[in-house]
Amino acid sequence: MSNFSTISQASRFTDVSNLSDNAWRQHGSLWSNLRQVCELLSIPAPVTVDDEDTLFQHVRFKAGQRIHRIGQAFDTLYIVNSGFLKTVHIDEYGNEQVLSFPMKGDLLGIDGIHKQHYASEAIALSDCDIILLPYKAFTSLGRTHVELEQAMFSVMSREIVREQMMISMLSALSAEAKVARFLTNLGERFNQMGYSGRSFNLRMTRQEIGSYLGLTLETVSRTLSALNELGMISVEQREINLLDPVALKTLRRLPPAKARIKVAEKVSALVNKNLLPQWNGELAAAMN
Amino acid sequence: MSNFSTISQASRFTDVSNLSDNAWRQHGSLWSNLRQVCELLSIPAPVTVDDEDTLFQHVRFKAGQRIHRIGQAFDTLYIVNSGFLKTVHIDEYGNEQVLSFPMKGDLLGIDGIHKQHYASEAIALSDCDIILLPYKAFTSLGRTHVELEQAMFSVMSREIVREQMMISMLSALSAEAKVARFLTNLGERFNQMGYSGRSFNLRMTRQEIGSYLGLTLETVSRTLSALNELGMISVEQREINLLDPVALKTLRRLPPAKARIKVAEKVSALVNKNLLPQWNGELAAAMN
DNA sequence: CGTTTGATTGATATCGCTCAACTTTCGTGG
DNA sequence: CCACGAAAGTTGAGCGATATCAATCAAACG
Repeated sequence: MSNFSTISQASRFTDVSNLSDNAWRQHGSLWSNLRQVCELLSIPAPVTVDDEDTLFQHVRFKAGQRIHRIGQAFDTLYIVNSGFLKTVHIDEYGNEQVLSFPMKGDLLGIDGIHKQHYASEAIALSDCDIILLPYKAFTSLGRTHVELEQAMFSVMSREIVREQMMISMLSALSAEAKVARFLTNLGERFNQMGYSGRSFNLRMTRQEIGSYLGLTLETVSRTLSALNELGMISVEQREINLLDPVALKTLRRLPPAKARIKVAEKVSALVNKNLLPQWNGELAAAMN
Repeated sequence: MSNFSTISQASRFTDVSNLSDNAWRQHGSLWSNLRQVCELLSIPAPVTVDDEDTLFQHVRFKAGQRIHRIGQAFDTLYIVNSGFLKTVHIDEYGNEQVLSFPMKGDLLGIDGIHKQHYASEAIALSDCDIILLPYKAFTSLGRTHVELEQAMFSVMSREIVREQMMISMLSALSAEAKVARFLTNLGERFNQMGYSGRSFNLRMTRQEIGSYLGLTLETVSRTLSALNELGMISVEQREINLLDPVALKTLRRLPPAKARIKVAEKVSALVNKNLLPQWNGELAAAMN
């Protein structure tokens, strides 16, 4: 912060005066250098770069604010430094389709490169701290730092792979499997961020989860209740505990409702006997 | 072809001796220059480039052959010059999930950049002519030709947008709408390639369409029959005619089976009276 | 507080899957 | 060229997973 006033104005990318109205609301005066940006994206930082050479501005968004809108002219990429968001697509009838739940380290706005207009909308689910990467400036940096360009390709490729996995999941899995995977994926991401991957709380509504997974909110709610009954997780509102991550990860589909009752009884029997710290996989095996 | 022998070996990317066994089978001796490659991808060609400076080799694949495999070390991108393919993902239980149906002008292998191993598998559905773009050489070209690097980002962004649309479609649409959109999308792509977008034949099985759309092959077959009954398309095996593209594009869901019979009767009445060259949209309106 | 938004749960409808029989097409070798 | 088998496609019957509609409950919030 002390070095803030020592930086020449010309060296800072993104003049705040270019920002859309929403972005104005609340912006701290934080700046990050290229090294910090690379670390956030978990890509190798160019060794050749002077830390104070190029700085990227942070902007704060409050829950509910939009980072960018569909159709808005594209000129900057965004990195999430803290907070939680959703990206959505609005179809021709105005229905909202959730595409992703970005969080720390994720890159936003890539879909705007192609047509030079954002193809999706990013909305803060909590207060967020976002780093602005003016696209032009960033790619010209890539030309002087080869590793950076490679990293950019790599990040975009990763996004493509992620979406491929999403497509597979949507078209092949049952509702239970979708919800179970959603939870374990979230857990893994929290882990990577240094938080607990077993115990966390959801930042999104059942409605948003359902949209993301191609299910109705009722089905999401029922499925969470069922996984709770089975002892694989515990849920209370948005508070989640993954009790049997192994079973969750390998779950394909729940046994039919009648059989499920038996399993649930077996579970509660175990609970009553105070056996049940971590009986991982037992259920998973019981239900192919 | 005549200029083939005049090109110094050093200027040609991709020594054939590096290719996997499958790629060996049948390769013509065609080469394309950068200008041709850019045209195929419909991106602006760098003005600064010498046409004979850099050449990219073509390789021919027979129907059924694999262009690349999952897990195989990544080192080259592929452009489809002619022919039809599918890309698939194999899940942990060996089930095949179709991800896309690449054709002329499409870029393959992008998903390999991230982990330096292909994340999907590309298989020829017909005899294909594929251009090899050795990744390293191609990106280093991008460094000397700025427009090329931009174009690469643009193509990857386009792919991300395409997958986003796919996700929306998979999680929001009914079976009928999926199939209807699949057909109109195919038609539009054939149009762009200069073929008829109304009359074409499918290069893939019902099974593959179903996998792509998250449906069973039976549902695909039944839906095609239903659209045929309604006069929106005509189908016979893999021969498709789009009779009412407008209705197809806006179709959300078919009316319930009983109501459908009435509509079908109405249609056949029209047919019998020999009214029905192009009654576009009438049905679309009849079924919200 | 009262109001609003989100979550849970139940009853019922229905879309798409599964299983199965049959037909058609196509490739291959006698 | 035909015969055969394999693969692809069609169609039907029945069922089950998920959506829809609706009522209630809990939490958030001014």
